[in-house]
Amino acid sequence: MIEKQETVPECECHEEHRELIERGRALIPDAIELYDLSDFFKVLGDSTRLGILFAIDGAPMCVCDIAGALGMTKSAVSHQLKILRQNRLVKYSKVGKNVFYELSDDHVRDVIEKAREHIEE
Amino acid sequence: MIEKQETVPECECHEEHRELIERGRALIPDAIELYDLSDFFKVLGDSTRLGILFAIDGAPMCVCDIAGALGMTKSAVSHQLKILRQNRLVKYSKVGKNVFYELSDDHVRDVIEKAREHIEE
DNA sequence: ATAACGGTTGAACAACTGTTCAACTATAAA
DNA sequence: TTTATAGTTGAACAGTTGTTCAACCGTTAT
Repeated sequence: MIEKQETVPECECHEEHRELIERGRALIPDAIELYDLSDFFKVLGDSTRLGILFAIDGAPMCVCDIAGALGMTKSAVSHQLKILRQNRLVKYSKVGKNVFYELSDDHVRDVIEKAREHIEE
Repeated sequence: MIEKQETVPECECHEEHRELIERGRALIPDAIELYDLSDFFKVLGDSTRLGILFAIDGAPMCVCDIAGALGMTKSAVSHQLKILRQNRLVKYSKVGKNVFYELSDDHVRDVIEKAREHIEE
């Protein structure tokens, strides 16, 4: 979406709408920020990844433990951890054979909490 | 995910991890809430839908105007509005031939704003 | 009644996503 | 060195998603 095009495919709405459309367009962030934002929400939009984030909220956990807590395979969890890593929602540290994951940011907790409040309105 | 199974596929991690796993599992919301939450984020995880939400933040807009502001077809916008409607992120009111959409909830604005803060850390 | 416009809808299609499986690396113990 | 465990990875598969296209419904104007 968001192909900047001067020839807007407009309806025959009254001419006064012209101003409304401009106001609406002005409120939309630029494409880059919009994509960053939707990418962030996309990462949170999966129950497995959310489950991981909740699980490691108490204390850092290794992949095997996370898999155990979620009842999933290590492979599936590792794939999702990679996505969480790439989007900087989690950070990790190696200890021997284990890799411990934890939340990388308090903001993430905040967003999830806000959303949770919204859900149970 | 989240098939409650008593026989957890555990690793050979030290026995002390048993407690860690239980703590992690206890922090994970039940399946229903987890799915509701991820569904909510899934809806926000699309740049078109985010664009719509930003556009109508200033004032209610009809489908045609939203399409104009985003540079997309009415059909594409209508399809996304349906999803926003079904998830109660927007509400609408008919005026003549037009259907005006607006944000249904201040919580939504809050969540997006929190996420926006996170993005530009 | 008929035409025109705003809006919705369903089918179709390509693009994307999440889990599984098997193979692989790395660290640690024997 | 050999073996076992923790973790990662890529290919493959099914399931999902977003846009397009064409047809449709409702309201308004002619």
